[in-house]
Amino acid sequence: MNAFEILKQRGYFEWCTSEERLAQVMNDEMITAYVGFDPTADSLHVGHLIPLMALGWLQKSGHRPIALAGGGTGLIGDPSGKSKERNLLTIEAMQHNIEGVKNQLKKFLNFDCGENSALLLNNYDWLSKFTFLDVLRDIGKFFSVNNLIAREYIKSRLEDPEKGISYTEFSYVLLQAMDFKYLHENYNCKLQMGGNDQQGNLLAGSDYIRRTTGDEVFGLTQPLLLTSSGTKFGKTEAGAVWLDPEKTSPYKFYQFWFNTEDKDVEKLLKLYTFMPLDEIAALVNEHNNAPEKRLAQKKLALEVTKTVHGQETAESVENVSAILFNPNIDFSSVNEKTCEILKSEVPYFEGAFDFPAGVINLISASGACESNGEAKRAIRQGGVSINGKKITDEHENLNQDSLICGKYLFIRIGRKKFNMVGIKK
RNA sequence: GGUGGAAUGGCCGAGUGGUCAAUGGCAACAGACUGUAAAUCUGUCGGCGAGAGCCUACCAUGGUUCAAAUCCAUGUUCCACCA
Repeated sequence: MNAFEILKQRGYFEWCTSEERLAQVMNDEMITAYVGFDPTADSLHVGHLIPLMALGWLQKSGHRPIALAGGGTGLIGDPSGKSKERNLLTIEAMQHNIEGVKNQLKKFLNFDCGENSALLLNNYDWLSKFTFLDVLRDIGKFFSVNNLIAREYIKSRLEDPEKGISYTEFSYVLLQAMDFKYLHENYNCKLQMGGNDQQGNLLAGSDYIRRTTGDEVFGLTQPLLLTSSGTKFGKTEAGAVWLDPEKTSPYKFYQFWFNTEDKDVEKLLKLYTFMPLDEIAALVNEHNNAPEKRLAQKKLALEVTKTVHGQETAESVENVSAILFNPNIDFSSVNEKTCEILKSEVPYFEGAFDFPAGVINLISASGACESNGEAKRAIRQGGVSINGKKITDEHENLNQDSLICGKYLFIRIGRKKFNMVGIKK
């Protein structure tokens, strides 16, 4: 099937500079496409994943993807979608971030598959070579300030003197256009993709190339994802959902996907997994017949976690979730080996306690609750169980023999929050 | 540059000398019902404490007072109007 059709059917298509022509070109030849990732943090989060998946699909249909780490553009800051001038990153911070992001990009693309092997480039390598005069004479001439200030986000920042925009951020779009042109000239790149806040930048780049070389290139945007309840997808109360296991543990990552709503799950399977559409259709059908089984969410969580954290971790995390959420779980029969697995996935605290030990102390000292007060509240509200046994008395003491495998306690707060405590001897 | 005004808990926003750990709304958390949904209902929502109570908090620092989120002074930041 035509790659363009795939993008459309799976939901990666929102807007494009020339739909018909792009479909044609994709059909006729192997094209090179790129997506830029700004290293504003040392990890990507799930919001970055849609363009990245789109690149992955292009590669699967025979085209060549370039993942571009924005080492140069990241030093300036993209004003698109931002209401305020941002602080500049230091070069050191940026380099640190680039390293983290690079490793994550590698998980979605194949870098060793012949002529359409993916490329990972850093625009610092070429942007840092231009001189200010080069930019003003060779590039600036092709950008009309009249057009630039007409763009929505620039306009809004010009209208409000409090927000303002610096010369630096104002010039950002030139850099992105230079990237596209550089990739076009050196790698024959014909397509730039990005989130829908990138539309202006994509257009500027393709216009610039057309005007300077007469070549035909394209821009394509992916939609901004909202959940069916209308909130921005990829955020939890605790903030963004990161790919970095240090920032969002694989267990939490899995749970994030597992907890998506029925209405969203089909869309998410299409966007975030490499499952064929007919398999998705069959799964969704099965899901609709028995939504309480959460088969679709389960598959979604497993697949995405597999891509990001690897097969082994994904299976382990799925296993852990199955154990913890099994209503009939009998903690006393959990063996040592399972404990070891659980403890690596669930928030774990190890410390020395004197037995008999007060439950309040165990709960707050282990970090399951922020303070004694919170622990007490949770108990009074009936939301705490230890080793599967509901705690009704906040003054209860636990004996040594209530430890699982002689050293562990499982603390459950509410329905979804699990903590594990290991007792040091 | 001139003149007014504002700064309160995660956010919005009451309170204008004691009854204020601070009304209300949102968010969040917990419970019931469920499917680790949705909707709904109930409860909680600074710390320590079994409790009485104690401590820390209303931009900052000083001051007035038996008593200050509330009054005064200085500073900081923001907002409005005028130039």
